[in-house]
Amino acid sequence: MDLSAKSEYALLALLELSPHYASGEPLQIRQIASQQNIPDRYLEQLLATLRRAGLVKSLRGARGGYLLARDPWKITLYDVVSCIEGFEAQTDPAQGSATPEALVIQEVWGEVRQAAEDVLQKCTLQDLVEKRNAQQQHDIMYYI
Amino acid sequence: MDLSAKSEYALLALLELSPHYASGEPLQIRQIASQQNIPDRYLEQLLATLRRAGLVKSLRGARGGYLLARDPWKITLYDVVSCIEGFEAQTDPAQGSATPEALVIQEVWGEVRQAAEDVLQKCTLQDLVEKRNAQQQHDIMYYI
DNA sequence: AGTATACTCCGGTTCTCCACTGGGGTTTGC
DNA sequence: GCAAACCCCAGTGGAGAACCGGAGTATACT
Repeated sequence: MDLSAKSEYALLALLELSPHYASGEPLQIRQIASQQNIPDRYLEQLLATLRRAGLVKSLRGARGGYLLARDPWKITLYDVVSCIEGFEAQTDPAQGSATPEALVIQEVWGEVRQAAEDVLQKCTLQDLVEKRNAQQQHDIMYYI
Repeated sequence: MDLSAKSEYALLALLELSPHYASGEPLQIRQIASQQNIPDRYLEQLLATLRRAGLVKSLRGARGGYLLARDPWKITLYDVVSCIEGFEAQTDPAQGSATPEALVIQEVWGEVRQAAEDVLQKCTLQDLVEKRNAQQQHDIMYYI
């Protein structure tokens, strides 16, 4: 019922990378981690997962780092969360021994999951970036 | 992102109690547990929680047991899950040190949570009971 | 009254997973 | 060649889920 810190870290990292997609300049783990207060050795693992999922690319060696594999508006939050959280392949095994009540509950569980996925599916990285910009614009308005 | 076995157990127990609401006859923990393959000592704790939340009533002593506190169509799945899962009072403390990106993500997290709660809110115990009956009816149709 | 049957309360135990850390590597730019 | 980066894999600590046990208490039935 709760999205883990893992997914939040991954999203934060991708949000950091989003503005740099156009320039093609990579960002290093250390920079992202210090910017968003994420333990860097942990973020490293998450970025590795994102790379294997094809969401980011990495450049090795000195002056290396990470960059988005495709446009920020072509990556949905569902893409990120699903590959980090590692769901799908949720074939619950006890299908045979389940009572009819348990089956009905499983259906509702699926509906809940689907509702959550729909929200994530409809939101892209670019949406979040613009939302953040709007927030800050709002703050400035009130600051003046 | 996933509903725990805890919530499923609680729901199963309440589904067992639902048909007996009209008669006012209590069901014992053992009966419910064996019917739904739930460890009985564990179910005991869950029913205690449900009782404190005002969803079930208990009768102590011989011939005692549990019964629903109100009509099955006046209890939503949200009522059950929220009191079992123990959410609400989710005041995340790190509001001050959060980056603007983290704030935007928190908003989306809230939307996801809300979408899930809406599904649970719109579904009552009675809905599930009827859904189960419909399922079995369906099976019989094909059996004949 | 006595006993069996239930719930009630409180504590402990085991197990899994998340978040995080560490120690090696390998690749690349200068 | 050396430092800066990524890469891989193997842990550790704590929290919570799932579960078990025992002593206590209320009630029905005889």
